Amino acid sequence: MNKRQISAQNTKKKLITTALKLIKEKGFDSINVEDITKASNVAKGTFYTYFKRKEDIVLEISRMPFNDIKDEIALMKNANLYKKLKHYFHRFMEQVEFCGIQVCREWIKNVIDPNKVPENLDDKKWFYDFEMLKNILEDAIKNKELKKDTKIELLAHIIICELYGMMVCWCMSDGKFEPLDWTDKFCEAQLDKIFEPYFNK
Amino acid sequence: MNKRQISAQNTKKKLITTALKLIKEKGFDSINVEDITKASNVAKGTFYTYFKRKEDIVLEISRMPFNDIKDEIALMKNANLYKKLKHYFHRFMEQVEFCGIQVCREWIKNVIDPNKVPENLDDKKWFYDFEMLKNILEDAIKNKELKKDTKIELLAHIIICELYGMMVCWCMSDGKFEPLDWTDKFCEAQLDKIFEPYFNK
DNA sequence: TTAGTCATTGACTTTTAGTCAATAAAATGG
DNA sequence: CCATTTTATTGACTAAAAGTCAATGACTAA
Repeated sequence: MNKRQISAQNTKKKLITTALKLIKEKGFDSINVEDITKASNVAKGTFYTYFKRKEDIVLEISRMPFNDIKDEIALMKNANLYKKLKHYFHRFMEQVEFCGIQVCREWIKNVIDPNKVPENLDDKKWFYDFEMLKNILEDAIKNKELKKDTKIELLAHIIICELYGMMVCWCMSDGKFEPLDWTDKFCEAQLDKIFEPYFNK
Repeated sequence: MNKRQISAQNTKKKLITTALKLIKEKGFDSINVEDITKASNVAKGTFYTYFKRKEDIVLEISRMPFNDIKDEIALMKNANLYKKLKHYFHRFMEQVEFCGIQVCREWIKNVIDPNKVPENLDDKKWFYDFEMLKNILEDAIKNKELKKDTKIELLAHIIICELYGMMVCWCMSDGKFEPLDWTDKFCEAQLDKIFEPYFNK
């Protein structure tokens, strides 16, 4: 990377971290693009070099902390399905907490409409990673934890559905419960029931 | 009701039905307030006699078809929990279909933020009716279908959570599956598992 | 050295949500 | 039946901010 590319990368990073801070403080609707650019010491136009719409920056924020989960799950190769999923859920909710309720709200508002997801971000690497979830389930079939004929796609969708439901409820409650407690208590209990018909024995 | 009140009620109704039609056709963001008022043969200002914000009309649309469910469930007094809930779920999804994906999207965008729900609409009578759901569960305890110590509030929340998850997934998929099929197949299967620990025997 | 690239700028355009003083029609009360 | 008040309606107007774009100049590459 040359000077220019590094500087451009830094500008984008600055915009993203500044936006996260401001949105957490005041909410997405209460700040405008100039608030973000001024606080980042760049001009308004610069914002639109990196993001097509004001909302697009939220989608990038939600991807920020996603780097390490894949490696973590890979390291758990010998753990059983339950432990892997627990980890996956836990990390999902950690990211939800990291982003905060205001970012989560704006994120939901955008992902419920496929037209509002820019193509370069359409790899399903959000709070969750759909492919990774399917890999976890495939491993469980290989290890004979789950029956051979388990429909992975369906099961993965059910889980994602649960996670979204939780997120929406969390936003509606205005953050009245702790996301991490919620996963550990409520969602773990649900997991048993969801998987029960698919377990071997 | 006098002449004036009747005329006012008609104006409001006209705005709501016109908005539903236009939003279904073009999406909420693609129409402006004047599109709605022109198609309703009233002036722009009239809109704001009935709705504080452009978005508020969506919240009222989502309440339109809600009249009869309470009566229907009351008539099912002798049916078991399962049948009542099935009916409740089915009606939920009927309303989702009636409103269409564009209205649902805009509805989600608003209810995830309590500050955006006008006080006069804050009685939880949306697609679902939280109090009605709790009543169904209470009846099941009285009939000894569910254990005495069942935590109704928690169970009701779990169910609402499922319904929201489904709605969000439906919006994300851009309507690729039929909501009614979805409830009947997927959600019914889930019900068993959710309730399993609470059933007597 | 120089031609070309591209990140950056900020004034400008455009769009539209929401306001409000004026109007007219209906209700109220004597 | 008339005078007064109330309120639904109007549409021109304001305010706010999202998004555009031609100009700039620092950096790259040959």
